[in-house]
Amino acid sequence: MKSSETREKIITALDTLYYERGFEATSFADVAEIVGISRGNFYYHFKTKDEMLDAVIERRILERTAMLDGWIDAGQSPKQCVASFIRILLMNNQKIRSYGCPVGTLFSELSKLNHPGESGARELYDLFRVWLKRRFEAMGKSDDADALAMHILARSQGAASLANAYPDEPFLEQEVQQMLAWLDAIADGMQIKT
Amino acid sequence: MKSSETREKIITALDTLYYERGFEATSFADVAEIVGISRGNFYYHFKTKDEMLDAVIERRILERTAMLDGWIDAGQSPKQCVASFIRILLMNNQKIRSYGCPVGTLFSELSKLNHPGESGARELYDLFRVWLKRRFEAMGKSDDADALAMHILARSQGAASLANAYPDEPFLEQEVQQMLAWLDAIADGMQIKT
DNA sequence: ATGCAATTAGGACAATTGACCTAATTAATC
DNA sequence: GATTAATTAGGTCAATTGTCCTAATTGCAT
Repeated sequence: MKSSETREKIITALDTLYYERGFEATSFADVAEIVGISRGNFYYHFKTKDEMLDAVIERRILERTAMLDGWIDAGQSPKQCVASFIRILLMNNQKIRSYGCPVGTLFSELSKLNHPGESGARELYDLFRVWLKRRFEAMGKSDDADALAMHILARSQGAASLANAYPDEPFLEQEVQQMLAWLDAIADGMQIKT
Repeated sequence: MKSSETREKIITALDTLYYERGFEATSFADVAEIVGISRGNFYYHFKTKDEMLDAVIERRILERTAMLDGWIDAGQSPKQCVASFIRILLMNNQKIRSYGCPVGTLFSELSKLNHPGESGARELYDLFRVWLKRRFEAMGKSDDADALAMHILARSQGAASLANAYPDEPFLEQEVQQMLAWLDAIADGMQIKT
């Protein structure tokens, strides 16, 4: 089997386990069993565990970038783009209820561990932040584009956190509707401070 | 030294370390050094590590209950009470920037670990949720008191998460101001959907 | 088929973990 | 002051962790 194939399979398994169980709680034995390779084989593809984390973060960044820019390329308006971002919460409904937000929970864990990968996890935040900022700028909200981006990012984070804590309630759907209503108000140029 | 004193000192150290480093990452060796006792001594006061977690959660519940009800006893109006809740983010400004929300980050970690203490962590959420709900009811918002409580809880969570990710920015203060403005609008009976 | 490099398997390593045990020390009671 | 109970210290244990090392296997070019 080609080296890159195994490597990709490892990253895929790590990506899932880091999300579902957390970074620290994911051991080589777990991944080895899932991928179907021996533990010693890891160190042919990665030097250390930290290097694996970097690889996972790098892939997440690429995937998210493709998703976000895909919406632009599909011809969505800036407002439609932001709406699509908000609706990520519904797209990943089940997973978010089970494991929270992949970005927020990873950052939180690495932050507490004082792990060097924290900066990589922040890049994931930045990816969404900057992309949202550009959309708001395109909506004519240049002055507070970054503030609006941070605001909707925070709202999404909070909604994901509570959906995780109360997975059996229709809270997430309601919160998404409120965010979409907020977006409408913003787009119409109304002076609603929320 | 009395048994209860040592026990309380252990819980205090655990409380801090669980918050700053996380539950799993906190080892007996760490706490022993901080408290100034031997590792073996733990098991005179607690049977297992899980029992220590329960003790920490129990104390946190008592402390938060005292804080919340203290505002009521101090004669704050329901609206003032909710405002005080929102301002917790500013009271604990530095710690939140460094370690995020103590409730949210603990729940997230225990949830990923499939740890039995997850239910205890959810009780902490419930504590705030129910208390907020009662305040909104007292404000005459009986119909959607719980929804309002969940909403402001989520906003706070999200604000804390992003303040943790971007600790050097004035984002938290801005978000608090927006939440207080939202509270004003709610209290005035306006129809602002946010 | 043969030789060589790429890839994998599996064991060994030291370090750390939560847990347990027993002896020593302290505090309290008579 | 002697006896007993409460509290603490420190060592030991098995299990797990990330890491490393070497031999075996695979795939590919000649």
